[in-house]
Amino acid sequence: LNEDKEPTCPSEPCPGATQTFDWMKVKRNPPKTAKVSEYGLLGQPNTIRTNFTTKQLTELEKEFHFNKYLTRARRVEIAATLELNETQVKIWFQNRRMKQKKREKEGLAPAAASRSTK
Amino acid sequence: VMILRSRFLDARRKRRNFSKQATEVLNEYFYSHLSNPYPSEEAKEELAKKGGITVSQVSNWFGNKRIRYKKNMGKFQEEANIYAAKTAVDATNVVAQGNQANSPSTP
DNA sequence: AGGCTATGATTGATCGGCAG
DNA sequence: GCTGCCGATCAATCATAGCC
Repeated sequence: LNEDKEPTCPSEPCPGATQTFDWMKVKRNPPKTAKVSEYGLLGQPNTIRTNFTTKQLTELEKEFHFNKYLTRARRVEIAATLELNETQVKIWFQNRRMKQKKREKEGLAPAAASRSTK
Repeated sequence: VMILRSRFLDARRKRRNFSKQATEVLNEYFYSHLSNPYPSEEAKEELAKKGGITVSQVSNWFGNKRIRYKKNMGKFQEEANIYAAKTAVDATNVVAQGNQANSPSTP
């Protein structure tokens, strides 16, 4: 998966105090958005976070309120309309659902405890 | 075109730094579990209660802390020493079961 | 006053695990 | 075997708070 050095720090801003644990070495693979082949060589290795436009977000949001989940057909349709990958649309919906859940949770917890309405 | 800047319309980000108490509690946990600073959901709830913040804020704090810590470990050495002395629960061994406290909730 | 760093929140995308 | 979803996390970025 990766090739790091052993628990020893040869030449690195190695702080002599604390050691380097596994979680500090974790590295995520760069985003594989889009195919490099379609970009006529070179070009940006779009290995960066895609910035959705307001238009795209608006559409996605509208669709989300209509359906929390997407069907394959719907996904293809939306992806084409918004010029996004099916994966991006899929991921957006997943993240959106999680966000929704988080908000619901936060929206109920604070109102549950404490005093009686008086 | 540059309308991408719509993000700033979100009146959301009205950030306010956490209280000294909250920061204290979070840092204590972080540095006493430096080998594996990933609090369980229960631990997060406990920290949230102690610090007077929400569980999400605890999650955000740890997420930011971990990333920023490993990004520039040297910058946190001083802080690490301070809290290291405070709590000596650190375990060079993983499998941190570390459980203390208890929750009033149904066991 | 102006600039720079610290810090909380947001979010597109990844990782591991599970279900179909 | 492969695909989608969930839950947690990552990593980059935004915008503000706070110190000099």
